[in-house]
Amino acid sequence: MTQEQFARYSFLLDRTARKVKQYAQQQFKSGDFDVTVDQWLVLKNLSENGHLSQTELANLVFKDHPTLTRILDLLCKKGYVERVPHPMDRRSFQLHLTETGLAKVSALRPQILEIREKAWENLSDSDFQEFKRILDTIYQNLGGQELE
Amino acid sequence: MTQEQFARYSFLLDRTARKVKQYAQQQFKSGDFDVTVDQWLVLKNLSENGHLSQTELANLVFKDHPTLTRILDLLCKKGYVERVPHPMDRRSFQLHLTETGLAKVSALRPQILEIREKAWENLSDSDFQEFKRILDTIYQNLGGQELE
DNA sequence: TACCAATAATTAGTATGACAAATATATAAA
DNA sequence: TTTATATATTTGTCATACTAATTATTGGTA
Repeated sequence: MTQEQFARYSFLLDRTARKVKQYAQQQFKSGDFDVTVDQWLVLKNLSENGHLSQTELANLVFKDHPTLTRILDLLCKKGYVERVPHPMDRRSFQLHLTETGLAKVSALRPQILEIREKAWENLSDSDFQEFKRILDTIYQNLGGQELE
Repeated sequence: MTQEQFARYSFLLDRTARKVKQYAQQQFKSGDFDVTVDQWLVLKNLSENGHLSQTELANLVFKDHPTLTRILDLLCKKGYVERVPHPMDRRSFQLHLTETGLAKVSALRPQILEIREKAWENLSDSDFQEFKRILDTIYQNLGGQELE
């Protein structure tokens, strides 16, 4: 395999990642989910972890701080999330879902799992293991930190 | 494997694609390449295909038309690309690289191949085949067209 | 010819992503 | 205590993505 052919991994990766996000976003839209794909990622992580600061949440979802600030602005405006002042540290906030936010997560979770399945048709569990291994290797090659 | 674990493919994919682009962009910047990663993709495809229209180019690089319009605006402003009116169809342009653009592609191509190699450390040719197979399957599952 | 649908490109609006810089607050060091 | 440094978050800027709408032009057809 030539170096040229091989270097297409970056193109294929980018193209597929965009397609996956685009597909999900279209389904979100046609189902009137009222959140974007990235907003959902934030909501989901908040529902699974209580009282995170923005920095902690940013590390969980691998988004940088400015991006997360803006996503949270939107989620607060929609009434799904609240920024509660941290009792000991006036620089930071504790994030938590509102009642509406909790209800939204419960309502959307099963529907979104279903949407996510579509991409994996014709692929197996062992394909997933391979896929994860390769993606994680690339991520670490480029200086990313391991997950847990 | 639970449905939940499996659905993380979208998270891993997005995270890795962003890391790959970010890494390349940092190298581009430290090397004073004067183009972004996406602008490079456009220049590269123009150098390999003469006299494309914007629609044809958009299909090659899998970007939508508004995005491509803006990338071309920047590349024209930088003097690497020119929009030449199509002789038979006044709606469209034929795109071509300027002398400067051609020189830029020649200068950058080998350096960029080198940058791209970093991600693939510890991975093999057969990993690449697996990776490509899985990415292409996902892409087609979500309604994307096959390549050639 | 006149009309109508399709096509090429652009514009507008919103969201995300990367990076740099600014602000406020906390903590450690002199 | 004063100063310096570090941390949490926000703001600003530019580039990319997606959608919808707009403009100009083409081609087919009544």
